[in-house]
Amino acid sequence: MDRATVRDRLHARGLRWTLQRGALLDVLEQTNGHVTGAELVERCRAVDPTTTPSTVYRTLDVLEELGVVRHHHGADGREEFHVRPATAHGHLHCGVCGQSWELGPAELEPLVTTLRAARGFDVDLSHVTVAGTCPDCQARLDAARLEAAEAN
Amino acid sequence: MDRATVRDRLHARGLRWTLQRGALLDVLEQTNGHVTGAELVERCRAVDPTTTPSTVYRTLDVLEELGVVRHHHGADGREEFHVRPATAHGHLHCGVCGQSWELGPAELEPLVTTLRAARGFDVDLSHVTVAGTCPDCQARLDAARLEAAEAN
DNA sequence: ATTAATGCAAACGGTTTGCACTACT
DNA sequence: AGTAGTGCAAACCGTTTGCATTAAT
Repeated sequence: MDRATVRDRLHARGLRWTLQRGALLDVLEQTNGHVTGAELVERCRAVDPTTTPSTVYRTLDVLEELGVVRHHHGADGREEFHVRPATAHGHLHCGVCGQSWELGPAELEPLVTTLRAARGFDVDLSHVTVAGTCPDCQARLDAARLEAAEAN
Repeated sequence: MDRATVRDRLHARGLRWTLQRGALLDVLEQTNGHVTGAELVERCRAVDPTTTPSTVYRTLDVLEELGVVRHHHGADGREEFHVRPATAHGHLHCGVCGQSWELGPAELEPLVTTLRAARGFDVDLSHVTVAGTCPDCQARLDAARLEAAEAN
């Protein structure tokens, strides 16, 4: 969704287009994947140091209502925002290195099907969070384990 | 794991058994499912008002190392503790009514298999969080939608 | 006697709020 | 002119930390 569209949608609700909202949209535009609220605050302040946390968070609320962003809570409990969720997707998080990846509908489909069949539960793809260990970290851990064994 | 076992495990590490730890174990014993850290603090203080948050959180850390509890972050971002996780399991959360349920290994197996095959990712069953709408709330929402349609 | 664990109080980090002021419409 | 949005500062909540004191070993 581009700036003009957002502006129009705001106006349609009697809300206003401000410099700060423009700045936040700019910041969001240069972002793909997930960002924490605090990070967005920081990036906005980098552009315009007078920007305050309250404004950023309040604007994020509005943008979420417009469907521009979506938020969920990351593995560490912080708010994570998600820009332009073109397609709904879940999150895969490595507890060792902290990286995260998106889970596409295809990968989640078996889970969704299972839960619908077994429980009648309607899964929201954008609220699926899976954590574990990524292949790289598995390898690293294995290597470390091997080394420890050799040391004995 | 009962009190005696926990006490022995503490001693085995040179750690100590205290009244407060006993109290927390009591509280945990009367708890099944998930509890937030803050809730545990509150319940401990109900038993013994002199108990402080720091003690509770510090003890929870220790208990987690012993494998007595496990923690993850709930949908609202708060720490949730999990008592005596006999078997690893994920969480299913209804965003409408706020209830949550456990997801057994069987239900998660398709997801685990998919992610291992597609990405080499090793999923931690106790860190799988799925949100959506439970059957009851789906029905309630459908009814409301119908009513709204009739009103027109 | 040693030192782990506690209580207290204060700090933390991310987020939210009240209020007077600013600026979009 | 009207009122949505802002900055500021202070509050919030759950959690963490430093430090002197207590108590388990």
